Amino acid sequence: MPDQETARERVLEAAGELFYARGVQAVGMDAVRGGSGVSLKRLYQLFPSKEALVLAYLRQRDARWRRALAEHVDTRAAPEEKIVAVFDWLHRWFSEPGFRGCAFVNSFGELGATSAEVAEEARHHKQAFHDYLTGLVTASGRPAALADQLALLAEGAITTAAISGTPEPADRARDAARLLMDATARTV
Amino acid sequence: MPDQETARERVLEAAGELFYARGVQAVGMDAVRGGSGVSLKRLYQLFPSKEALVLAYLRQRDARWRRALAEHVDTRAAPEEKIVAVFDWLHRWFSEPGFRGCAFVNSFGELGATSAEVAEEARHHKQAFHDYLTGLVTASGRPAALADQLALLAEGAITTAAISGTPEPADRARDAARLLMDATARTV
DNA sequence: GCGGGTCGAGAACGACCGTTCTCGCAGTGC
DNA sequence: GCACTGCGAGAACGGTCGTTCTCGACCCGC
Repeated sequence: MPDQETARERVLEAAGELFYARGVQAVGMDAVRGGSGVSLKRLYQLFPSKEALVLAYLRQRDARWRRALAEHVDTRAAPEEKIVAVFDWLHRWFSEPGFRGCAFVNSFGELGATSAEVAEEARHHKQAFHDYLTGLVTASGRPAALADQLALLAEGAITTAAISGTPEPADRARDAARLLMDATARTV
Repeated sequence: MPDQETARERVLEAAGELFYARGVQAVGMDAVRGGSGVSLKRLYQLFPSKEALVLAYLRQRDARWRRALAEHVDTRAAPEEKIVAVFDWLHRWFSEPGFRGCAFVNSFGELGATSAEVAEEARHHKQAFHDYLTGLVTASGRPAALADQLALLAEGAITTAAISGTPEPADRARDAARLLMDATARTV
């Protein structure tokens, strides 16, 4: 508790788990206090409002999510394998206990209409993922338009896995991705 | 107001617009009263709780959404054209003012963790859409596995259009769907 | 040992929400 | 005319939430 930085980390850790598991509005600041062990007073010194905490939560989640994805993709060397690895990583993510879809999609649905900043954070996260895919696609010598299609497959897999409760959509998306890669390779 | 049935319709109409536009938790029963012109007392006679109203809202939206989609698809005769028409209809939907993504995905993100019935309603809606696509795909003489892939494209397009604020994802999904249809036609 | 500052625990505050209750009014059968 | 029933408007109730305040304990330099 004494260290300012570890208190901040504990708060973000607890808030991240609670917000993701139950939804932002269903989690009160008291629950964050209980989960982090950081008093309300310190909590409001670290984050001036719940909205600020929510934005910090989203930014942390964006950074972690993209880093985890990139680390897994980097275990493959060939450009085509890197693309396929994206969908393998999705499968692993979907299989994690407590998986409940994309935190940004959930937050957007919950708060996007009332908080322009939350909506902007969701846009930023999705744009970053799209840009990342574009890099992989162009590295494989294919046109960037393929990245649009792969992004839609990944996005659809995330939502479908969340609602259906199974990781299988990642496999179906990977099948479709392979077909699209083959089709695009031929047409170039 | 005198007729019980029209009061119910007004409530569902107002609740539908408010819940979809702002999210369920952001809309109080007072706002539904104001939007519908139906008194709080009658409102609670028609729906015993807010949760019941939310479920009725989702069920109405599911029926309307699927009917509107089927009506548009039925304007085409050829099986392949029907499949493509799904994505054209998505484009029209995304272009509507106030479009804010899939009501079921939004509600699932908001309430799915706390309300098993809301989660079930979302599953049912997505399953019905998937079954509908499977019917179109098999009618075109293609394997049902193609429907899985098309469903992911559509799902991804809905979410991406909502967050990005443009209807273009429908076009990209349609491009990918055409490629997958061609690829699948060849492999069968 | 002691004043000053810092902190945590929890009360307090104001707002809002879902739900129920009160009350006055209007219409109906007789 | 009159008791009765049903209705709408809005107050009321109990609970929760975000945020701030109080208060007592602890820790530091001196």
